[in-house]
Amino acid sequence: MALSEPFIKNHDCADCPIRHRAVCARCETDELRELEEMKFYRTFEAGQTVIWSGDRMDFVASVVEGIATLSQTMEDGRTQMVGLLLPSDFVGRPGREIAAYDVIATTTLTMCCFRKKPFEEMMAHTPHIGQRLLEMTLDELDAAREWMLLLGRKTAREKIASLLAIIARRDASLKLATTRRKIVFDLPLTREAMADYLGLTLETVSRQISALKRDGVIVLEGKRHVTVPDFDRLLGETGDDADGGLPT
Amino acid sequence: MALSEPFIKNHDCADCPIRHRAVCARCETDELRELEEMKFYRTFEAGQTVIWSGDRMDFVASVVEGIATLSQTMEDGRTQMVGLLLPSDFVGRPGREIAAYDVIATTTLTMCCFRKKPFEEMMAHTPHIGQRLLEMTLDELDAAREWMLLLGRKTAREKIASLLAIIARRDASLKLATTRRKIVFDLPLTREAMADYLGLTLETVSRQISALKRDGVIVLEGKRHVTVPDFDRLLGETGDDADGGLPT
DNA sequence: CGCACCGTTGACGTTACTCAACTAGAGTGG
DNA sequence: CCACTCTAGTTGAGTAACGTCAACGGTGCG
Repeated sequence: MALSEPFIKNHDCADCPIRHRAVCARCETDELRELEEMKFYRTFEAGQTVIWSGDRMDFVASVVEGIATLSQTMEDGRTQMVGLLLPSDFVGRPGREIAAYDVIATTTLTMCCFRKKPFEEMMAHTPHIGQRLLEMTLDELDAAREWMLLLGRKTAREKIASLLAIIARRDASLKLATTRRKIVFDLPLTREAMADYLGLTLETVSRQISALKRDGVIVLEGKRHVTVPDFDRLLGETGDDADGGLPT
Repeated sequence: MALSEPFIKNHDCADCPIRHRAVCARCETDELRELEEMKFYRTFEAGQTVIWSGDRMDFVASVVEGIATLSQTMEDGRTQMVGLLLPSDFVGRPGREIAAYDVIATTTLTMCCFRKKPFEEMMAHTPHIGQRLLEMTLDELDAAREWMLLLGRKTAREKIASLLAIIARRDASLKLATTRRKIVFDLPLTREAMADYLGLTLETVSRQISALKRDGVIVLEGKRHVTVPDFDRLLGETGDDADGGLPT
């Protein structure tokens, strides 16, 4: 395993890109100062494993930059992604010693880490953290349930369209964008990672992407660069109702 | 919709069967008294809809007795169960006005309800409730992720075996049981509900149950009464590793 | 009795998986 | 510069698993 940068300068919390969305979002200045003292940054290269399921995990963390995946693997190698970790998402469960999932960096990844013990102690006397974590966990639960509908009931084509819509939406919100006109983004996942996300094989993913391309729902340049000429058309392919099926 | 009993006597919290597992588990005597004053019981008959997705929801609740399901339906009628609500489980999301899922009583159902506004106000000054709710939500998230693996990667046979194992385990823990010897329980779900749980059709469910019966993994009396002569054998059919695949 | 509901089973169709060959780029080294 | 290799991705042919459609059995109920 490549040695990850040992010298990483911490952001100042005030400048932190995820300051108002992460687990610390509700913290006051003094609480932030307390967190600031205990935090430490870690970075991982694309493809590196952050944690193996079953490993002892002595920290919790927020994703600051980059993308990671949360996944489960069966004995015979079948794997299912169960979470996609984007900036501001939280990793680790207070009160749990042992990681339940594999966490793998998909891109270069920077995490803002806290040793578990001190973090838990701070949680005990800082309601803002627990409140925010509850809110975030409820959101994740909603996302997981949306995902369950996808896994259990959607066709391969609908699955791909849904994934593209999710990525497109996220990218759009990130670039505070022009949701109305055509959307352009790069797929952050390999075909295999998409397959693990969607409960498909990579061949099926490839075929369905080709089909969507052939049908003009998307335009591809290279393997990863996607243009969606008509977002509503894409939404129509997801199987969800008009608004995109997000829990209301 | 049949009129549900208008006169339901509330349990005394002290005698409540879910006292130490529900959202109120950590509450002190005085906090409990406050809850006691605002709570009200509602019952529903088997098959009755508790809430429709999209409805305004002005209460939150704990399941006291009985079973309910949480599910999503697509426009064309495909439906996926996304939660199975057992005694002590919590229904409703603080801070959300509109229900995101259909909640349907599977058996006769008793719920301990709180109007949302007062409950939220109480949460604000009672950390014990938020703490417990966070814990419960994290557990649900783990269960949802286990379920995602099932939906995305397991075969029909493994799905059925997994569901039977889950029900068996729950029943065993409820009857503080004899997990070692043979296990007997009644399926609380119709074949159709199982299909919605597992992302299958009811015919496939029926066929796989027949196959497990034929292979001696289970013994059926009538349609619903199940005996598992060898629980380890059943676990072997789930595709999980020996311990049953629960997050550790 | 007739009906509704739940469940089973069979025949057949479709979707997505498996196995395999092949292409396109990116990097490496002579 | 040209092989050579590696990885990611595409595509095709054949197949297995599950879905669809349909018939039928048992049970409970008005």
